[in-house]
Amino acid sequence: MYKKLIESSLKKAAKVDKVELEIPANPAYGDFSTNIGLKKGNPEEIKKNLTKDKSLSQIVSKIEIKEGFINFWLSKEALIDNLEKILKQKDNYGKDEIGKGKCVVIDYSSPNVAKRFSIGHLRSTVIGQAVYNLYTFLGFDTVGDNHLGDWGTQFGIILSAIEEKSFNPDSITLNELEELYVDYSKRAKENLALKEKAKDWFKRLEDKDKKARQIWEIVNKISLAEYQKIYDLLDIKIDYTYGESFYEDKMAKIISLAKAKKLAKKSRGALIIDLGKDLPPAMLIKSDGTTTYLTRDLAAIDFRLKKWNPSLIIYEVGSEQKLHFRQVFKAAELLGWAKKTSFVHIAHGLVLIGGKKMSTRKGTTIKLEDILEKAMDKAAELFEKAKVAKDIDSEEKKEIIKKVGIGAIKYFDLMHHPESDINFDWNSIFNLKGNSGPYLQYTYARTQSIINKSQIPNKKSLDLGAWKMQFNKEELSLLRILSQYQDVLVNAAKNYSPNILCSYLFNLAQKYNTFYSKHRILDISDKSSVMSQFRLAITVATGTVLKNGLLLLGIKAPEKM
RNA sequence: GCCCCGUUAGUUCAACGGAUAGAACAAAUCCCUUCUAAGGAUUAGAUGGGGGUUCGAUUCCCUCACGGGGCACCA
Repeated sequence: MYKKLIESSLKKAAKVDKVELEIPANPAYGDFSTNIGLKKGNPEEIKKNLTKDKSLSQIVSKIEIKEGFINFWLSKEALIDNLEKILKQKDNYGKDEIGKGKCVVIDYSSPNVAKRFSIGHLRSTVIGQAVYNLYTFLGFDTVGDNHLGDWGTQFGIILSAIEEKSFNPDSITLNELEELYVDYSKRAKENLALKEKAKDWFKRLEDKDKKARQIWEIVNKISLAEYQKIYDLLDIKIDYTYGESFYEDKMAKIISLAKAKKLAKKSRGALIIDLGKDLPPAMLIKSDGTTTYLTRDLAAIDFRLKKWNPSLIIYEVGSEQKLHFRQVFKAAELLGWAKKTSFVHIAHGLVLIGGKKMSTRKGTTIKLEDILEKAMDKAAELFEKAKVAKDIDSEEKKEIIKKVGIGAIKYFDLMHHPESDINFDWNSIFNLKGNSGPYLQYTYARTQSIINKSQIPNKKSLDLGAWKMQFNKEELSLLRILSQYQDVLVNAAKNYSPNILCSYLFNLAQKYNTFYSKHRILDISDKSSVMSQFRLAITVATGTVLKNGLLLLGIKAPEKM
């Protein structure tokens, strides 16, 4: 929030309406820095104007020009004010209203029915949820929609395979369904007749064939029950689960709209929208009369615009669908939907294993359940070695292990830039040291442990009189980082990059641990000394920010571990 | 063939066109009679090749090499 204040003073001082104020990577260059002096205007003159600004001098103690940059240092008063603010606002610290009155729809998770929940969909789920949490915290009216893959030719494959093997759909498991799918699509690659049969089954489904419908419903039920287990375990709640099938009766409208706007045209027996020479056409109806994923995506946009009137729709879907979304967005633009709404595709990278892509068809996928289970085993193993383990009953132990195990998996996913491929290997995911979820959780647990030992009642406000003394290096560094929290959240949301928040939290935790090891927080002889109170306040604030930040990432922080 | 994306330390990853390219793991050395050592301190180590734009390029443009994804009737 100091950022906004400095920015507005800077705009006045430099007589411009846009400035770039950044948090320099190197703290030796101040708390904020601008390159405006390098771009236009005279740094000296801007600085002179800035020093005249009274509101600025309350929060900034030093302005320095170095190599053309203008660097700002927050005053002690400002840093202490911020510390008090954290103690007062607690879980609300960092909240913003930049999103007030604006709606964002986030399409995420979206697994394909009849297949086990893959690690790829885990990415969409975890990143999507974090982005959802971030936007909500920043005041946006946020809507999450799980766009389930429960329609389309892939379903034809399932139906055809079930019939071929005369499986009883009532007793089928998700594992068997996936096996059927893998086996069938493998054979259909070489066998055109099988392919045709699958297409025919999808046609029957779209034509409301009774048998096809029946099986479809059962398969959905089985899949959803399985997914719900995973969502429960991962602590994921998605507002809506409309799914592709929901748009079955809403596509005709889109098709006639496209026709009315003279966008749709017949081509090679199919109905398409020409998207220009840079993109393949958008296929609305295939030559066999069935619809496509894209038609459903367009119907979904129409539906979402009418229902929520969002200013932004975010799709958290794998990068292999980049071209598809370019087509969708282009078609949406042609249909006149992009005037008040923008569209973003967070194209998450692949999850590689041994540097190679996993594939359902090739059967090289790792089961998500196995991963989660193994993560918790590992967390349990480490927990047994922990100092606090013996004082904790088995019920609480279980909870902690779950939080740590799941947290490790989620953090591993979130710490990477969404668009980069991540190399999934057991060693790094179970490396619970270093830049990892458990490291952050552990740091949080440390803060809580100290707070519990402090014997200062939490309600009583801490006396921060000690700030009048010279802060030591570690204290100063923590206070400065703590003041950046909100700017980091805004930055992470704007860039659709939870990894920015991860880096920040890791940095905070590292700085706290350094502080912890160098300085005694609770005075041994007098736990309520001025010094102890001040350091305890920093501890409380660090704990608050760590906990809140982790929560935004969808990771729970245990009090002890 | 065309279109996207990537190539940063031994490894896995960061860095809105900015300052001395940050971490973690692995390696080496050190710190538990003190608030949780799942911790801390120190050392060594990197922008694929070649051009260009810029006061300034890991970042933008061109090109080459390598890797990945995708290219109307799958999602």
